[in-house]
Amino acid sequence: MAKAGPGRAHVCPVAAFQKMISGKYKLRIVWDLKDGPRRYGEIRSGLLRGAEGSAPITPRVLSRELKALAASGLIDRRDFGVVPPKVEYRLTRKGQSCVPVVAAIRDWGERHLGEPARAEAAE
Amino acid sequence: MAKAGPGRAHVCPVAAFQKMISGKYKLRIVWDLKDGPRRYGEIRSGLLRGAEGSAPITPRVLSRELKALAASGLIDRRDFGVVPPKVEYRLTRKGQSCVPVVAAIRDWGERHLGEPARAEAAE
DNA sequence: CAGCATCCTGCGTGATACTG
DNA sequence: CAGTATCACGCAGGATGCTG
Repeated sequence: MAKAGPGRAHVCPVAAFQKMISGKYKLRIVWDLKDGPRRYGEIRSGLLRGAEGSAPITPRVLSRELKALAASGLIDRRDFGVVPPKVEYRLTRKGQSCVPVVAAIRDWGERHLGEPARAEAAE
Repeated sequence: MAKAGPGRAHVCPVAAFQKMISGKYKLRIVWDLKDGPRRYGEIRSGLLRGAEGSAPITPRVLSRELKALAASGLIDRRDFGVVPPKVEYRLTRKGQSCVPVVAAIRDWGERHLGEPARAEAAE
């Protein structure tokens, strides 16, 4: 067997997903792109929502996240090759396919994480 | 979109979820507990699935994950107070409520991450 | 059996500065 | 505008040994 490549017999899909969307922004970026293509700066701006208290994402980190998402096949980079630079990012079919999953996550989060005062017993 | 009341920092639910299940094992633990209570050792053993190549989770890490999950209100710890020690972990109602989300994640992962399918047309 | 104590390392993330 | 280069740091997470 060629073990040079990723000879993953079968990893837990949950773990694989976790790894794929590891990081603070990947899921949010995917969610942000669900409505259509967005430019680098737009994504960056969109990431600021809900993060007024925290520092904005640095170019280095955003760049890294975008590359990782592209490497995962979730998004696609489109460089217009003009000056000033214009680059758009959009979801691939694969990326679009996981939007419902992100939606489910977001939905659950809104329902159970919106209000921290949830000192609920086990049953 | 509905505007929340005053004094509420608008934390992205997606980011909140991400943070809650941060780590390599939390989601898998939740998934593992979906069928009912499990003991510490059972969880540990269950985590070995698909991780034959990697090193097994250390007690320190597992303990931390379980405590974090308990702190998040997803699981509940039940100590039988006997010797030899017997401790069970089970999903809370909150934990059970997010099982479908994990199921969605797992489902998507099986569909799109099971095999390194390439040739992704950005379209 | 179900943990805790200590040490150590890689990586994710942020800050800052620079470029085509 | 859309990145890259460099530095620094906290923390997740693994190794190992011990305990009630």
